[in-house]
Amino acid sequence: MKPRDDKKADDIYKATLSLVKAKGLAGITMGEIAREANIATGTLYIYFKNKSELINSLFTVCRNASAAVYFKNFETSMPFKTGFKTIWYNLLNYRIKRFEEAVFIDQCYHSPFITETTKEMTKKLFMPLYSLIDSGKQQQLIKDHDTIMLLTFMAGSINETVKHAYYANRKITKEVAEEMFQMCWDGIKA
Amino acid sequence: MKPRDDKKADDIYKATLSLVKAKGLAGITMGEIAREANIATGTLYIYFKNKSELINSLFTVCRNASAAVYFKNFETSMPFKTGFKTIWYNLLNYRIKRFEEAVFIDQCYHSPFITETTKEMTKKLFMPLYSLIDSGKQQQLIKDHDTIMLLTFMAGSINETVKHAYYANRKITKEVAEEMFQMCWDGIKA
Amino acid sequence: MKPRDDKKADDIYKATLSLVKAKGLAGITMGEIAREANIATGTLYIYFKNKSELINSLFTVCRNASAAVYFKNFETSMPFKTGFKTIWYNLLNYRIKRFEEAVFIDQCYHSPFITETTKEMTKKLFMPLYSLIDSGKQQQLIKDHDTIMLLTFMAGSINETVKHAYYANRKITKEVAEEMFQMCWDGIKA
Amino acid sequence: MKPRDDKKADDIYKATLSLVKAKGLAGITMGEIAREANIATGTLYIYFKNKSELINSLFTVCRNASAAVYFKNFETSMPFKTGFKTIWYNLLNYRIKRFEEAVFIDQCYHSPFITETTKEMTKKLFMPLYSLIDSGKQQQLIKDHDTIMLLTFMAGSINETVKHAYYANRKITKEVAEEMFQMCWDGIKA
DNA sequence: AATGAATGAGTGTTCATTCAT
DNA sequence: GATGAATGAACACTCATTCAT
Repeated sequence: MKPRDDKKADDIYKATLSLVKAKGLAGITMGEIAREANIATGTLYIYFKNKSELINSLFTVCRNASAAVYFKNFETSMPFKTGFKTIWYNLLNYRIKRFEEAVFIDQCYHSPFITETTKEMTKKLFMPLYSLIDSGKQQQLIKDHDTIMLLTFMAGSINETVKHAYYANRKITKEVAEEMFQMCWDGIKA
Repeated sequence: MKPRDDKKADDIYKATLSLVKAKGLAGITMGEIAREANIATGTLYIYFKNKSELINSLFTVCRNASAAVYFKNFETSMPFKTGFKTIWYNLLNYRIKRFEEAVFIDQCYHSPFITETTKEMTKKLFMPLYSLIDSGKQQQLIKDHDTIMLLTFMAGSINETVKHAYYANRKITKEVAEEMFQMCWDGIKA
Repeated sequence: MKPRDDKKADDIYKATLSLVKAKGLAGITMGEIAREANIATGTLYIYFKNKSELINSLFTVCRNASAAVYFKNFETSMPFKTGFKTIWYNLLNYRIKRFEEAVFIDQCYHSPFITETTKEMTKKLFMPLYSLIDSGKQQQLIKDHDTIMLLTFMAGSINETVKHAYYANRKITKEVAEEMFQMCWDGIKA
Repeated sequence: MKPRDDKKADDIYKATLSLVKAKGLAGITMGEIAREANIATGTLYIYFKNKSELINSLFTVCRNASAAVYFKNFETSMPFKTGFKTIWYNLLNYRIKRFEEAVFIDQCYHSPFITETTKEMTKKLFMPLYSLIDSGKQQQLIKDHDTIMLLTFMAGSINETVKHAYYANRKITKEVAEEMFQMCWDGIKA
């Protein structure tokens, strides 16, 4: 069951993401995924034990990938605002560039496929963000609210804006991004 | 003659929302909906031509209901901040109290069930919000950014926070809500 | 269960015949029959215990009606050829004027609805025809073949010709009918 | 790789014919066909897109097969009566030996399955018969009636006789067949 | 490993029949 | 009696999964 051909597993992932974006988790079949990935249905089952495992596996991959992106160029030694801005922009860019993955992850949360353990395991990846926010609070640079609340405030506005931009077929320019960041910062700053 | 029972359509809606929250759009069957609504499978098809129409219909109902809630107690004559706060709280409360509907609407956007026309028709309902934001900009009370961006900033943070609170099994207290509003207001105010 | 309103039972029969002609026995539902007859589905079951009984009942009615028509103006005292021709024309006219019934009867023979007893019961109705043919043979006016064979020869050509005419949307004129009769007569005459 | 099995499509056809003879088009289900053909229900749908296509396809196959049989041993160079008799006997034998197919074709004409185009396409197959009859008329060997009328006269008596023989469980002997042919010939000869 | 035909449980939907009004 | 909403078994069809090649 361990995939020989890594490229093929990747093709399957890509096919799945593309179909989920187009039709939602509710609408995809193993047959369609196979066709989209240019392989036979049976081949899917060489790489993934079943549909649930394919979805869970892709979910994990996406979560890990996103975590990796989030902390690109980020150093714990940075001044708080620099670090925060770095991550904020990473988050925005991830959502824009890998929109499909973001949609997929969103859809997964309310699906019968994703197991609780899979959800748990992916939480830990974002610990560094928690620490950053905590340090910001200690330095009294940002409001002394619940950390998770501050984070969801930050993430929520990004997610929603990117979604809107995507469906309205509108680009998020450098200037718009800067405006968005300013709003977010004004919202959380002390 | 047994007249068609309006309550029954409502039961079907409720059953659907409950199941979608529990298992996602991907996981529900007409049989389950019927069982949850305490009716026979065939009866579903008296009230809705097919699954797609049931989902679309429920989508429209939810959208209309949410729009109605959003503008409760809101008067165009109110001072801007009062009006904005009124709607902000309406939005928050809607998301909290009718979490199922919110989840359902989110799931629908990437589903094969919702037709484009259904999506279009529901957009218009939120026009008053646009006007409010515009007037806020004219009075120079809030930042002069794109209206939609300001709105998604507002909505995004609410949505994400409520989602998080729900899944973490945490209540949003009066104090937390007020903190959330403050962050939102600080973010958009001029 | 004994129908109060004879007209209504007749409406049901007519609706059934019309639908069978249009879509075949395979394609009709009790709901459609009711709609075509302008009554409610439930009402069907006041007049007929179930679908099978409706079909069987209609089958019997048609058979009896056709038998009645076949022997119109026929007298056993007639010279053989006159009698034969009378019946031959009755048969032809029946098939033309009540094409729907003929189609229905044909379809019934290979359907799961008609019971064997129903088939048996309708056979007896055509005894007078057998006698006529027998007498023709005795008078050495027609070939001394098996009676049933002579009869099916006669009936078969009529049935097929009417069917063809109907589907080709062509009328059977007086002249054509006479030609047809001549062929039949030449075929069986001694 | 397991290649698609041509024999299987044939098994499906045979199962369908057998069931149609036994219960009529009205009474057969895809599940029964599958069981009769010793395959799984899903397998049916590999070979035929849906029930309608299965029926249409079988209809076409039967029609083509029958056309092929009709003209066996027939040569346009034959004297008219020899040619006519050859085809007449082919027709008779086809109806006897492949009674199931004949029943099926008859049932199809009034079914919701057979499309108009399918009906059209099969008409052309019988052109050679038309030519034969026309030549017979030119040689003044047979009556100068409408060609189609002559043909339906011929076909009708055969069809009906075979049907009757089948249901009466009676064999059509060589002698009976010859008698039948004689009647037909006497009927059409000039 | 790769294929896609084969499987059959499961899904959406229909429809004969019943039942409350 | 008449109605048509309600029922649920049965149907056409799908699709995750297996298997022969």
